[in-house]
Formats: sequence, C-alpha cells, structure tokens
Amino acid sequence: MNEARPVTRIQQKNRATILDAALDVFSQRGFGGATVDQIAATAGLSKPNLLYYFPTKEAIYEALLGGLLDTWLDPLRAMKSSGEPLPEILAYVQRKLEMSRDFPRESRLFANEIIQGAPLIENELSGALRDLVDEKAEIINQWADEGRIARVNPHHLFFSIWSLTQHYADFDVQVRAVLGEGVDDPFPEAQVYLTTLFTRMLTPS
Amino acid sequence: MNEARPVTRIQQKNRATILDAALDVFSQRGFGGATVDQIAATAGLSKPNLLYYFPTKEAIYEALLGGLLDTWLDPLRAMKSSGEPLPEILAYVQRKLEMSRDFPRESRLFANEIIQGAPLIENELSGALRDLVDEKAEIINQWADEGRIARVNPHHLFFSIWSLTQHYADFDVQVRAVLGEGVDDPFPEAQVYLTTLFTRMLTPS
DNA sequence: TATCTTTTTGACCATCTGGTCAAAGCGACG
DNA sequence: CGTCGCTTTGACCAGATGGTCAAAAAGATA
Repeated sequence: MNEARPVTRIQQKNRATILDAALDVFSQRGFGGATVDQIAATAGLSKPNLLYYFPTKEAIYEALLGGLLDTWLDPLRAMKSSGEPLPEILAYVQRKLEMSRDFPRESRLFANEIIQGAPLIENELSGALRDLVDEKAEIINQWADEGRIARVNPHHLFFSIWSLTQHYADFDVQVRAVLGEGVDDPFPEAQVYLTTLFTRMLTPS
Repeated sequence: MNEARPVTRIQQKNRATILDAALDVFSQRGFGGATVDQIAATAGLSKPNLLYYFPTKEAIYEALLGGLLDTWLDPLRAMKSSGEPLPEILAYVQRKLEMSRDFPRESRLFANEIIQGAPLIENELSGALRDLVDEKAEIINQWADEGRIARVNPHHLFFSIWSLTQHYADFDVQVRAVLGEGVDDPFPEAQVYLTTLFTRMLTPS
C-alpha cells in the first residue's frame, strides 16, 4: 500500500517555486482572479509542466492554505498562563505584527479567503481556531479575575489584536498612501502605537 | 452639447438593480472572480440587457467604487474640532461600526480593492483621503496639545479605528465562527469593547 | 553506453468569458 | 390605431481559461 515514492530534488525545488509564485498571484488577485498561466509564468514554468506537479488550480490553492491557519495561530499558542499577563499579551501582539511585516502575502491570502466567505477553511475556523481561542480566552478571564489585567471581553480582545496587526499587511497600500512619501516603514511607529494601546487597555485601573 | 437625455423610470430601476447585484457578486468574489453572467443572473436580467445599461464589466465596478470612498469618509468629515474631543472620536468610531453593520458588502468591496493593490483608487487614496486625514490629524494633535486627550500618533489612531470597525464586516465569517452559535449579533458587544478601548486609549493620564 | 524513469513541452480541446448585433417586443403619445 | 424611441433578446464571436496527451528531452543507474 504505502508506495514509497521518493521525492526528487527537482520535485522539491519546483513545488516550492510554484507555491511561491502562486502565493504572489493568489494573494494579489484572489482565487477566481488568478490564472494558471499567470502562476506558471511567475514560476518560470510552462503550464503543462506546472500541472505535472499540481493536478489543478484548486490543488495549488489548497496546498497554500493548508497549514496557513496553523502557522497563523502559533503565536497565540505561545501565550502561556504561567507568564506575566501584560507582557504575554504584548508579546503576542508584537509577534503578530512581525508576521504582518514579514509575511504580508500570506496575510492577504488569508484575508481574501475570509472576505470571500472562507469556503475552504470554514470548518477549521469553527473547529480548531474556535477551540484554541476559547482556551486562551479562559486565561484572559483568569488574569482579570486575579486583578492582574483590566477586565475586557476576551474574544473581542483577540479580534482587536488580529485586526490591528493584520491591517498593516492587508491595507498596506492605504497605510502608505496616507502616511505619504516621508514614511518608508510604518512598522516601528505601529509597534509603539499598539504597545501603548494594549497597555492602556489592559492595565488595571 | 448638453444632450438632455431623460432618464426613464425603467433605467433608474434597472441601473439600481444591476448595481445591487454587482455589489453582491463583486464583494464576494472580487473583480477578477466575478463574471458578467453571475451579475446578470443575480439581477434577473439577460447578459445583453445588462450590457445595455453598462457598457463593460469594468464600468459596473467603477460605478460601484466611485463615490464609495467618499461615503466611507463622511463620518470622518463630521468630526469637528469644535466638539468635545473624546465624544467626537467615540461618535466617529460608532458611526464607522454602524456602517460595518449596515453596509458589510460595501466594506468588503473596498477591502478587496485595497488588498489587491487599489489599482482603481490609488490616486484618491494619496489625494483626497490623505488630505482629509492630515487635516483631521491636526485636530487630534491640537486636542493633545491642550491636554484634552492623551497624546497618540494621530495617523495610527485612524488606522486603528478603521481596522477595528471594518474587521466586523470584512471578517464576519471568522468572527461568527469564533463566537459560536450562541451569539447571533456580535455588534452590541463590539460597540462596548471599542468604546472602552478608545476611552482608555485617549483619556489623559 | 544502454536502459529506465522523471521531467518538459507543443499541440490540442471543451468550456467559459466579455462583448456585439440585428431584430423583435413594448410602451408612450399623438 | 400608428408611429417612434426605448428595452429586451437569441444567436453569435474572438479570445481566454483550465486541463489533456503523446512524444521528446533530460537525468539517473548500471
């Protein structure tokens, strides 16, 4: 049964090249707006050659999306109830902001998928994601119970962290347009602002 | 020159129907992923009939997007330096949140356009939008000068208002998945949370 | 070098897509 | 009723799109 099909070096390289090119195209045009030809051209391969590695356009998209949610949630998993509340949360914010800075294409792909109704990952959203968030929301509530942070709605706290950090990747064009030519990197200021915001929001009165 | 072409009632009705259908389709699939046939079917018209009212797919999209940014900025225009700082800002937040609740399709259309690089409205972003934001940022700074609100980076303040409010429209699927079946309307809690957040952020220490 | 497997490609195909056009249908108005 | 302009449509088209296939090219292995 277990056909040990050895993965050649060429396969590894080409699959990676294709996924990278597909990330470029899908994150910029969405699934429906992207064409296999565009992906193939970006990857520097012919279309039949690309389709030798991935059977369909959907397969490429699914390969990209699969695991993306997991990667996206790793920083949240790292938030431990054993740590100091405010630093733990601020560290989560910072990690998320760094992901927006370092992986904006992934963020946009994810945003595109969710805006369009998340047809492919809806199950994961109300499954793994929801479970993890509920678990971490408990921790937030405990910290509030102990008076170590101000009491806030934990779910909306997470929503605010996601939206504020991902905004700098997803709406990059708008951010840069508003800030003008003088600012070539919005992230340092964003980090200061978000640290201030969550510190004020969560410091017990 | 000024050809006084009278607009019939049928024209008015059909144009409105088409734009509404197009908003449905474009906001869910993005420009590239939408087809004229889908829009026509949603509008209950034949494709040639639809193309009798709008010459091209682009024309429909542009008609939708044109003025959308303006509508989007109206609440910000309403923020007056003559009012009380915190209530003015909180009113802006609330108006934006209401727009996310009442016009989620428009929000998603806008988000789609910006994520994909804003090819159609880039000029407006670095023109009208930027000018208005700069003007209102001045007001925020003045209020901070006068000690009536805490000092914050005004541009990032606006970014945070936009991202936090629009999140509830654009990421609606995710919000509902995380909150689960028990919550059928996230907006009341969102309003409480955001009011708290900006109050704590902006109240002078 | 000969053989076998993996990789690449040009030619091709069915379907979809945006868009056109001439003709038919329809409503308002004299 | 008849006419005229607005509205609607079926048939059609050229190009794009996702995908196939047989055969050639290029490695790997012995």
